[in-house]
Amino acid sequence: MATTDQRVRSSELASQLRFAVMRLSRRLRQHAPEDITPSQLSALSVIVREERLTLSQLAVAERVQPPTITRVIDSLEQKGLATRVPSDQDRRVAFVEPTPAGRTLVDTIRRRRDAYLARRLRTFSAEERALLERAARLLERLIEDPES
Amino acid sequence: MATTDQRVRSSELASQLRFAVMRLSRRLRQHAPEDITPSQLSALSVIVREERLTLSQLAVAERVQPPTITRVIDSLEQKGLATRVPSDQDRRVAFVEPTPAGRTLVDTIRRRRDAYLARRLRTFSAEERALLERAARLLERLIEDPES
DNA sequence: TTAGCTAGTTAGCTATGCTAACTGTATGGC
DNA sequence: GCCATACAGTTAGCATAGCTAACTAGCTAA
Repeated sequence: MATTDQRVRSSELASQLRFAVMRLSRRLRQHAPEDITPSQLSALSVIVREERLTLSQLAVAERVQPPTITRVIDSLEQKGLATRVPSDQDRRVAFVEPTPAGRTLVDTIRRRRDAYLARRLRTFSAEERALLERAARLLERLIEDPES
Repeated sequence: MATTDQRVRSSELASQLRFAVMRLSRRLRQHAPEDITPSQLSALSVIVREERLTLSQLAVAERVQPPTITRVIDSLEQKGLATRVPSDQDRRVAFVEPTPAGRTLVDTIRRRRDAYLARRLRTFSAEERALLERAARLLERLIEDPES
């Protein structure tokens, strides 16, 4: 019955967590400037983090088909946020790299979202923040799941 | 300096939380069936929760312009998940209501996402789950923010 | 009764996702 | 060395979702 109790509590907790996490992420998404779309930002963030990767690798990372990446990179290039760099090892391959403007933009948006969250968090007590800090580490462990 | 320390910790915590929450919500979004799109599901969830609301109210709730709602409801109607109900008070107004199939679908997807999360959560200790439970309540308080 | 507001729709644009089909490049078997 | 095959990326064409502008129909108040 320890098992039963565990399962019940896991599924109630799952429901609460799902609700809170989905809502909060929605709220955070609203704190992006208007001149970049969500999918462009998502791709650009990966490019900035990885510093240099091929279009195929990016497509896999974004869980998207190659034609979709082609067009997202087209718009990022037009906006001066990333550049294609042809490989000299294999002339079929193109790398993508962030431009300084691209790096700056990702950083700006992160700061803005962090600022929103931090502002809200300042209304919490030190104990509550400490609890959330431990929870954040647990959530990261929860995400580490390899697929499924 | 208590204030300074507080701010530093808030902004570090904000960063950790932002990362974990954005990633987890992405993971959860993947646990929807293929025959409904994210924006359709989002609208349908509101309709099921509210049970009956006007198109305008739904547009406000989804933070979207009226023409967008018109088309989302068109597709939900085509799929038999919701129905327009004209108001007899004011013949300009149309309500939306969920069909039984719509209610069932929302429930199924919730269960699926909860099941994924619950499965992951079962690998955590009872203490860790207790901590996450308290964190979930804190996150809900964090969301309660009226705008901004 | 008419002027103006309001609810929702239609039209037409951009962006993002897809599959199918194409181009150009690399590679392995013979 | 040559050719079949595989692979990286692009192009073309479709559906959905967001937007603004413009329209229709119905309500309301002077």
